[in-house]
Amino acid sequence: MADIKSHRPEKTALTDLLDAAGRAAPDGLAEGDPALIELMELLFFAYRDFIGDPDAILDEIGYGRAHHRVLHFVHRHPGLRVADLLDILKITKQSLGRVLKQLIDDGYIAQEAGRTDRRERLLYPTARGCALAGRLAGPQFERLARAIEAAGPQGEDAVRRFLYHMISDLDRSRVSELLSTRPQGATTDQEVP
Amino acid sequence: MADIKSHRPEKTALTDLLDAAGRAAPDGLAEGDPALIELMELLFFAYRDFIGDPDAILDEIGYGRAHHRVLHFVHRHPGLRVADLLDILKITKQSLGRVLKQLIDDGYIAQEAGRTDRRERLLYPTARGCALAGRLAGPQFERLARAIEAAGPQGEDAVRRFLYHMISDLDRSRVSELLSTRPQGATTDQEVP
DNA sequence: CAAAATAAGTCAACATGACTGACCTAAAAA
DNA sequence: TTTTTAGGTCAGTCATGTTGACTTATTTTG
Repeated sequence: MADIKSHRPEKTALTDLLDAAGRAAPDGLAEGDPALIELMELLFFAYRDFIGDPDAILDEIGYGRAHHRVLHFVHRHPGLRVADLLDILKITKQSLGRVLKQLIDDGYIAQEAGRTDRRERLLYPTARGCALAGRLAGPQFERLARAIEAAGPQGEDAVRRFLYHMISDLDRSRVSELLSTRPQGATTDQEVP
Repeated sequence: MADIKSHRPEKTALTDLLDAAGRAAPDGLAEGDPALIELMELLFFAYRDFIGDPDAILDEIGYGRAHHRVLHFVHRHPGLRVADLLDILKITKQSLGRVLKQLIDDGYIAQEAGRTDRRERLLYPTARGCALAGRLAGPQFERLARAIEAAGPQGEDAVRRFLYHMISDLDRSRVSELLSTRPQGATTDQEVP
């Protein structure tokens, strides 16, 4: 990544340039609080780098981010139904189907029919799936831990509240429910063909 | 979105199910701090909904998120070079080229040669580009403002520090530089063919 | 000044992961 | 028994990312 600032005209030169080109102040439209703009961009960069962490590992096995997302949620919430996953990821059945099929065929995820409703396919990570999920999550945990430390003592709660309220009203309560359903240390031993 | 919890077996039933299927505790691999797992998932949901806001508007004009990202950074940092944009977005010249060309052809972004280095193409939003960027950012600002309010009084600083330290070490200082280069109210009046 | 490096743009070919719409089976609910 | 639901699948499309090679204009360097 090249140094951004040093390769651009100086601030004064830039201002001159703008004036010379006859640009108008765009105050006509909502310009937004500078503090919020900053948060907006920080969120972009934070998320960009956060999801960039596991990419190298995924590349090794020919998987993409879609596989990661599916494996993550199955790992952290074993027994998830396919419909739950569609809801969480907000993608279509066909999109999910492709990556889920691969994960099942490759032995990272196993499914079994629901007890009370045998139409349901409950998803569980295999031991192999847990291993991969753990590898992928490692660098992300480190990054999160460092960032939370930097946020300060009361920071963790503030960050949690912030992120929680960034979630759309309609989904917020369901995310709470999902988060409260913590993994119980579940893998499956049943091997896949 | 269907209700997740009520459509699943009860917690006790689920635990029974796991036991019955002979699953092993997967303590072998890094399971991670539950608080960090929660943050991880909150970040996922927060970002998912945050970027979902402008989608409806983008759909109207046949644009995607890539167009939004480009327009946003040009709007907030007028005079950005193409190379800067590649750096920020971490995509290739070809990927950027496609959407940037559309934005220029459609009159949302204008370019002009750099003063000191005439190989550079400095990018500026047109009045039209500012208008669109403003429309797209509106719902996102509202969401951010609500979330920051929920984070509490000292929350904003904590969130900022958190997000800042989520950025990779190598990029962090350059992001600072970028953020300090705030827009000077710049559009361009030169009309595009 | 001539040669090398740089900024940007372009072509072709391709991969991933989204989408829609239609249709099927098995099982549960009405 | 009929209808609804959960899930799976086929076929086709689109948006957005990738590599690699190449061109042009301009600046920097030897």
